[in-house]
Amino acid sequence: MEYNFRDIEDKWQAYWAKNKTFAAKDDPSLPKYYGLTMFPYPSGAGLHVGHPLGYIASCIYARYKKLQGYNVLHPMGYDSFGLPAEQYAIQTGQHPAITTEQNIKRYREQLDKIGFSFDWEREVRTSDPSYYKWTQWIFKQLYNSWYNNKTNKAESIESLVKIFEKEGNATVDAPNDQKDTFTAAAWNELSEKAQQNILMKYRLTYLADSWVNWCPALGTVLANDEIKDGVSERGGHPVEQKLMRQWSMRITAYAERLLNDLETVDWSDAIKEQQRNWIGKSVGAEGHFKLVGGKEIIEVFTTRPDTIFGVSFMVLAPEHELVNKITTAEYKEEVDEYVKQAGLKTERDRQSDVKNITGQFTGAYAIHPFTGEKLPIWIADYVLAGYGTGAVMAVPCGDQRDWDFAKHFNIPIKNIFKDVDISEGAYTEKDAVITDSDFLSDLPVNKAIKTAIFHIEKEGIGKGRTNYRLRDAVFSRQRYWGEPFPVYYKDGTPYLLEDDQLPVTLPEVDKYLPTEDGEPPLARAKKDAWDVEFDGERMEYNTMPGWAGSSWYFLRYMDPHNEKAFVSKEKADYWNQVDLYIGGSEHATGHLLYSRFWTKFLYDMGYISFHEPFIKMINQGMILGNSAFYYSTVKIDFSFFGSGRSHDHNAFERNEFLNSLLPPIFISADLINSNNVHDKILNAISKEIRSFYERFGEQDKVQILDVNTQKLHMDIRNIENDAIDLEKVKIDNRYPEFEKAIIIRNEEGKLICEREVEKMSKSKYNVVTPDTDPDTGKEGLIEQYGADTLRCYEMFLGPLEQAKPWDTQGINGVHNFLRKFWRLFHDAENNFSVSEGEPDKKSLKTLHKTIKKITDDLNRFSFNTAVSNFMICVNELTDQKCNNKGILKELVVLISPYAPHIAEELWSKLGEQKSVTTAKFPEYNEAYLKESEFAYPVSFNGKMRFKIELPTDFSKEEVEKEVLAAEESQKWLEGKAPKKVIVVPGRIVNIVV
RNA sequence: GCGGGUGUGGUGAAAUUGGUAGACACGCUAGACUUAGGAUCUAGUGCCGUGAGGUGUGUGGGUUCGAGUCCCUCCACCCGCACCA
Repeated sequence: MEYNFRDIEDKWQAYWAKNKTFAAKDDPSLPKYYGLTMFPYPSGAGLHVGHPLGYIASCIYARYKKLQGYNVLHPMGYDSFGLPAEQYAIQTGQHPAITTEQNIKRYREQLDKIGFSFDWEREVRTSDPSYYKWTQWIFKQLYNSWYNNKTNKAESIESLVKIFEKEGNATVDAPNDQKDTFTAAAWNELSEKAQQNILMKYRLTYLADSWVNWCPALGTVLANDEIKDGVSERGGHPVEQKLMRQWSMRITAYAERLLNDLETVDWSDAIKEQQRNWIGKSVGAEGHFKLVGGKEIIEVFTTRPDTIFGVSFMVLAPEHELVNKITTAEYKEEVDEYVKQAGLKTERDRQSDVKNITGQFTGAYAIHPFTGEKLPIWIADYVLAGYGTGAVMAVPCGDQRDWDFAKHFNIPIKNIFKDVDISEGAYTEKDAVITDSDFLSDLPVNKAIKTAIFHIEKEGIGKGRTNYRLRDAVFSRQRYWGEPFPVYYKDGTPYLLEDDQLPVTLPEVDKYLPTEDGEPPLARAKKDAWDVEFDGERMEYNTMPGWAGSSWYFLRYMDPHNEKAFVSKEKADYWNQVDLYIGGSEHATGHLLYSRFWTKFLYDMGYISFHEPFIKMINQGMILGNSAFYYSTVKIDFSFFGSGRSHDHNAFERNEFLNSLLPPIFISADLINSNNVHDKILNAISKEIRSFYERFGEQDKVQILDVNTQKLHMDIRNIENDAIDLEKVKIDNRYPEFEKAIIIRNEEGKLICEREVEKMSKSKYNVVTPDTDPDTGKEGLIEQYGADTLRCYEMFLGPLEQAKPWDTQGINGVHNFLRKFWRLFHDAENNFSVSEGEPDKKSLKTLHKTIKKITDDLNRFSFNTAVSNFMICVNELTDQKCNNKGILKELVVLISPYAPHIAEELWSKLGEQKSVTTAKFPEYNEAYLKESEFAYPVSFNGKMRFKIELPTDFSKEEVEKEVLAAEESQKWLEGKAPKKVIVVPGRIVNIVV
């Protein structure tokens, strides 16, 4: 074999490991580059070809930066707490730590085969006690902090206590859940416990009764970002709202900063927009509506205070705390029933039920603060308890939902927009002029909003306010395989463990299931099963959510073995922000928001000196799998007719009987809609039909009316050119039905599958693994083509950010390129052979052109075009029969980030002693790129134009001179003076004649 | 409904500030060699046309000497959010 990638790759991977080639040194004198890819959850399925995509891009860029002289930090680790290992533990009893360890081992083997430049000295695992010690520690810091809106940062809780002691809480401006104000004197008289209860309402992580998303199937609560379309992201189980005592993170305190600082990071618009959406800032006002004949006050939030005179009713969320208090006796029964019904709905029902307008009048009325009008108070589940105040002032003329509601329940609609027709629907544009609205009349909407707020504040009935859709994040999970909280309870009050008691490690339990009383699995651990001493009745039984460990792992890489701190200040200052973060966009509202939040918090507390974790981010597109489906009959509808009988009253029975005789029938996908498929089936089941005749008599003739089929996944490893390999499938024990099945083949005698592009996943049987398949033992791409080919091919597939189906076919082209590259250095007998002397001009031009292109490609993260440009370069050098040592040496360095193994091999053959990673990335020389000067005419739409290739640095005058010279030399131009000459340096010159 | 994105051959895709559209690769066609292989090499390959030529970057329009690229219109697809007041 001329290019023996197997030996080469083994050799150099061993070399890198032995020499710790990619171990980053903390050397502040060097310019740093911190490249990071999102660390994986080590699942049991191992890596498929989609996983390494981002890692390869990250590796290429890290290697490029290293060649440019940067001190590169390119670490890797595992997000190793998580649900699948726990579910596996529940099924098998095997400790999740063992499963996780095994999975990591397999991941590591696979990763190593691809030749990544990861610094494994710095590996972190979120499930490692030496790591989650610091996750627990950060939790403690959050607990011991509050957010001061005046200084706009988090501060220690002691500073809040001091304010309380001196001034009470009236002057404190902080996000909190403390509704009532108190004086300093009142505070000082409170018991320790009462004080703690109040402080809990200010802490950045706090324990509170809150409405949470409860997923009964998973037996745990979930954060909003773990829910998609009203069902759990993992498993797709229904989710309901439940009031539970849970730990939460006060991420809402950071809403404004999380929003504004998006402008300081270089992320894709899509992700930024998703985060903006998620944060969901809306500016408006809150107002208080008094009750008719009651002292209660209904607080509402609106973005349209200008429509205050258009209010014709009020709506409360069914869960609103006032509902019980204000409902009149007359309506009590109906209201209770409505509240009950609303409570029964799952989140999904509620969402899919949007078009159904429901509601219930409470019998109570509110007073309009300006007109004194009586406004009926309704409850309806289109008002959400969790957003704003859980109550709205309904303005049917300006809000479609209010309009629909008013129409449905025959509530009068008042129009306050001048010259606007609202008979068909609400007018939601903000370009109208207000009318019939006292002091707001004749004002345009934007001015009316300001004026309305002014009056609302003046009258003391409310104030301007900003609301966010973002909710505080539930931080506890009723699970085993997660970080234990550093919290214990004494008399039902939570207390924190001391720093020197950390980490609290996960205790052993007999089962990984909840207890009979519905307590989380950790409740199974006896007090002495914990490795900490505590003065209380029990430890916290909840564990932290999956995103706890991943919210700060990028900091730990900087200083992974530090036992004194989560990261030292010096190292955090040096490595600083992640320069390039590569990962999937599915974390847009989860991980990426939480890690920004924690980074800002740690910045506020002075532990790090940057407040955004990731300067630039690229979201690699998903690699999709090409699933295969075969058609299987579910049921065949036969019709029977015999001699002298036109109608058969026993058809149903006969149909059932004949179907019961049939084995599974699989039909080639290309026949499904063909005319003769029924005949083919009849032919194929002649044996069964004979059995049928034995019972019902030969006089019946059988015809097929209809064939009901279903599509089933076929493992793509049993497929060859869209056809199922029947020999293979018969020995595949997952498809036992093929043993006895009737197969309706197409003209070529094949059973063709239908192909469809889907997400690559083990359950869809469409996975392509990069290395040898552990199930079948069949050679993988790396064994067939080598890691370098795989790396180049994954990049060649298309733009990194785009989702693309995997297609193995094209890999040959890339492999050929590497073989051609190899041949540049070797003679026909495969002996290393390069020429010393001066390179010729053409080859120099090819080289420098390529260096320029590749540098540009890398700088704009266009990894796919770079591979193409390598190919062009190697093709050209092959044509030029160039084997000049000087040229090839530069080319080797240039290619090394993409194909590091072959580059190392050639580099050493060229006589270099050290690894190619110590080389300098080549720079191009403009001088070699100078174009020869020539001009030729091109006919074009009746006009003529010159093409003149000129050096790019020519001035306007120089170009004009060249144009004149070219004109001179062109005979065809004789007698025709150019009408107009457009000159662009370095470009084509058009001359219109 | 709101927001974001994408539309270029049979396929993946190039075209960096507007400047010869389809580079590079897959696939396909024909041929060569051959110890018949899913190897290698040569030629061809946007579409229509034997040809000269015409035509062509989702649709329609505009700006320009010149538009895949800039502006407007519409269409299609993908992604995210969604009773958020």
